[in-house]
Amino acid sequence: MDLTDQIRQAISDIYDVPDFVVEHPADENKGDLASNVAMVLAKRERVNPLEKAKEIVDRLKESEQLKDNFSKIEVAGPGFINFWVKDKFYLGKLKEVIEGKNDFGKNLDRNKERVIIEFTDPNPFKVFHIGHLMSNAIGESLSRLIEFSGARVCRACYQGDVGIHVAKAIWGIKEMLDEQNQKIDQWEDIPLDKRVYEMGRAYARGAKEYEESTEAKDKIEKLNKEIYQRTDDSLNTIYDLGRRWSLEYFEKIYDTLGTRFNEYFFESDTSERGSELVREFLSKGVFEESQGAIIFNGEKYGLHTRVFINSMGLPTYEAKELGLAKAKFERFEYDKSIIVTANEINDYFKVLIKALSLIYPDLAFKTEHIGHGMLKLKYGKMSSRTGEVVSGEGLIDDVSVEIKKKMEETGKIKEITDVDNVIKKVAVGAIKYSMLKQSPGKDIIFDFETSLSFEGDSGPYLQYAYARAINIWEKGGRKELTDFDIETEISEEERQLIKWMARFEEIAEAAGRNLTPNLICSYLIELSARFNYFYTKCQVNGSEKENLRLMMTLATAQIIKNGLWLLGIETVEKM
RNA sequence: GUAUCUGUAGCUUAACUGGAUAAAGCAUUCCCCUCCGAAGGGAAAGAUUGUGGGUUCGACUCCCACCAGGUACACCA
Repeated sequence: MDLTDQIRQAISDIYDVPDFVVEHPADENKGDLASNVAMVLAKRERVNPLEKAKEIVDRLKESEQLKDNFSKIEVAGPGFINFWVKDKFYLGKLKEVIEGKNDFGKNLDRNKERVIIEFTDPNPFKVFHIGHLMSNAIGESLSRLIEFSGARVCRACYQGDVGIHVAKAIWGIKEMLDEQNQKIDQWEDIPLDKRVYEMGRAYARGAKEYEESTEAKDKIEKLNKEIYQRTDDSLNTIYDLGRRWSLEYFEKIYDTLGTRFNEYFFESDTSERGSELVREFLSKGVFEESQGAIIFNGEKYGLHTRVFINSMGLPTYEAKELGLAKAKFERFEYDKSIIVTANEINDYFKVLIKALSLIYPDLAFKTEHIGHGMLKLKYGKMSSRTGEVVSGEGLIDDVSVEIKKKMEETGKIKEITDVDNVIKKVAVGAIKYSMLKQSPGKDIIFDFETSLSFEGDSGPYLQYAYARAINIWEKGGRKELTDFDIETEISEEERQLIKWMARFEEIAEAAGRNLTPNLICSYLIELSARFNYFYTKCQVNGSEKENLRLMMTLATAQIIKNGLWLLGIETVEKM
């Protein structure tokens, strides 16, 4: 039982009060924990809050368990009760960190729950852009937070391999092949990333023509049908090769990003079954026919109306999504299904989940859509490299260049053997951190100059603190001791640090429960700041308290590592 | 137009879901490497939390109105 619960318990043992708060006061001079019970009770009983608080404190001081962990309980301000924690509690926690290693901080909030989480969702034939990077960063972090809470997680990726966008891309590819007088298999000689880049260009071209020329539009729509029916061999070859290349390329990116999907779903698998569902429930009154299309009248439920099967008889994304819900359940029996996308389709998902609830109520009940903020670009120097839409890989490359410069400046680069690997980890860390550090759902104004800072509130700041800690610990002989005396005296600088370490568990639990990786970010920044301050104030190696301080250093590194893992960011020992 | 989200220091964001003197990072100004990693540390300065009401011991947080911006609203995903 953690300290907060101990206090809650002690209070509940004496008073019958349902609604009160035990929290960490913002100002540490006001104690380590505080409660507002007295104010709640005083209001109910119409008595003076300060006197009530005094009465409560007197009774709490008799509690044996509180006596054990708290050194002081006091009344303050308008009637708050403040609690001071004994140092030995914190020193005990230090041992837990060292013993717990990578498991330190795990909780059982979602013990044995089965959660499927869908994210990233790039479309074959199209560019993997920074929006996908964002979805991936958030989805991967949520997956890890949920796993950290004891759940079994299935990472799922859903990709649109059929539909008009594919036809646009293929139309573009055909145009390009004609101009170059080439056949599609000749593209195999081009490196994979360049090949995929060409397909992205082909898509852009098709999309543009689709808008601008009615002739091209007709052709593309005809292509769409042909692709769907697989009647034309040469078309099938282009489609199959292009699809494969895209998917291979995505795998490469997932590898650098640190995601491994357990299940892949494709629109080509879900469209037929989606159509069937819609037609089946059309007769049951869930859907309606209107202007040749089959729609879901969301207005009946205060939402908006959406088309599920268009007037050409083809299923839209909406219909496919219905098929997907069931397909997911068949592959992974879930207690909860989370779908991560950009927030621009929040309303769309409300309609979808409503429709789903009329078809598969149990599945709809388990489904939750999380809309993350959009990445808004503010163009700076670095993005001018290509002068085009910034692709995910392009961003990683651009950041890598800056990281390398920095490493050359500091001279550390000479001591590192696998330089490219380290650069990639730091670059990905910088990008992911900048996407995770703010509350989910809010848009991110992405400025290359400031968003990707390597100082202060940034991924590299955390990685740097880790590298520094490991370095000091290394010099101290890589010891792992847990037999230090927990009754030992500690200084203020030391206390500030270990006190903060003791909060990791509750932060990880809160982040896992609310699905808010940003809590981990701000926690880790504060931890690193405290460690850096400790470092300037307290000599570790060669000091009288060497062993204790080495363990504080090791524990700091361990928590940074565990926290970064939750963010999907890797640590490096040198950078 | 309707729905919905957002508005906090010059900029980008916090604030433990109603708590105590609103907290950081960039940027600006000043210190600190003969000592374990200066991608660091310390200090200064910077705020009428969009505006106006309301609810109560207590409001950035809840309610109402207004202002400004984003997004979505029938065959794209």
